[in-house]
Amino acid sequence: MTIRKASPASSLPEPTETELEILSVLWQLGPCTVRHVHETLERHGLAYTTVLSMLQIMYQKGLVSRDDSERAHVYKPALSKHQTQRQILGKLLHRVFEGSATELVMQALGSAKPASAEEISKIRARLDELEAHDQ
Amino acid sequence: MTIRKASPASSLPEPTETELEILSVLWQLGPCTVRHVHETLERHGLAYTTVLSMLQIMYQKGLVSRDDSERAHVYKPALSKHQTQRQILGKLLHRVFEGSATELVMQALGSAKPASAEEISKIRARLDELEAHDQ
DNA sequence: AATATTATACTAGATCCCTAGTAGACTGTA
DNA sequence: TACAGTCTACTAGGGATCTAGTATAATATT
Repeated sequence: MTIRKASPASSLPEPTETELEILSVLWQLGPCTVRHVHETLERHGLAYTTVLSMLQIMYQKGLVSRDDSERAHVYKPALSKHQTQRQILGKLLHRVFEGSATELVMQALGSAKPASAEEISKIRARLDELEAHDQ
Repeated sequence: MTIRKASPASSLPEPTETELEILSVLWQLGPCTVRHVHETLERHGLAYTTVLSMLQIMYQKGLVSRDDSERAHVYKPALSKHQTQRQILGKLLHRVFEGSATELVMQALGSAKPASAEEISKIRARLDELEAHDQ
């Protein structure tokens, strides 16, 4: 039996691509058995045992916790979706944008066709908050 | 390893971590020989032949082009820094934020304590532009 | 009780990333 | 010319990721 230390969010490894797909299911459905994850996954054709193996690996890494009091273990994410998004964004910030969040934001706004008027307002509101806090 | 021919930007693979470090040197110095890259790289202790191998791999992938008219080949990035940042951000957008640029921006502004008043202004200006273009 | 189903653990292989060494070709110099 | 230095190409191996099969134990069904 592997001993699982409580891992602070800061020391968790960044989820890989497939791990992210599995986490998405977990965020969407809440705590899940392997079977439940397998049936819900976007990508079909993945064998049941593949999903099982992934979740075992993710458990070892601390990306998910699990309840094994029942025969079918129940997995749940260690970090929320927002926390994970932040973690990934934070790494990206340093790796690709040399720590400049402004540059990151500018590129995001430049590349994307996204923002409806409404969403732009949301972003403005956030900027207002930042300024208010900053003084 | 699949050999790639010269590819349009849209089909270039995302640079890996080490590849990004090497690209950074190339963006900073302009076209470089292997030796030049090796001497400039942040991470020293890397063998000369390691940098050589990386550049050869990157050439095969199409991440860099090269001039081999001289004995010491001269490498240069296939994409600009901005283009690469956008490419990476675009992939991240879909993988981690389900395509919502707004959500990405909000998280970026929330996590990092970035913005000086001046930088916030820059972001606001961008938002203005977006709105202007939108109608 | 005997059998079929379902779950986990363990193992293994394919591929990619990173690292670096060796061999051989070319260049410059004593 | 011989030798030392530099450059590329090729080869190789360790580690991580992803995939999935096999063995085995637990549960359900007939």
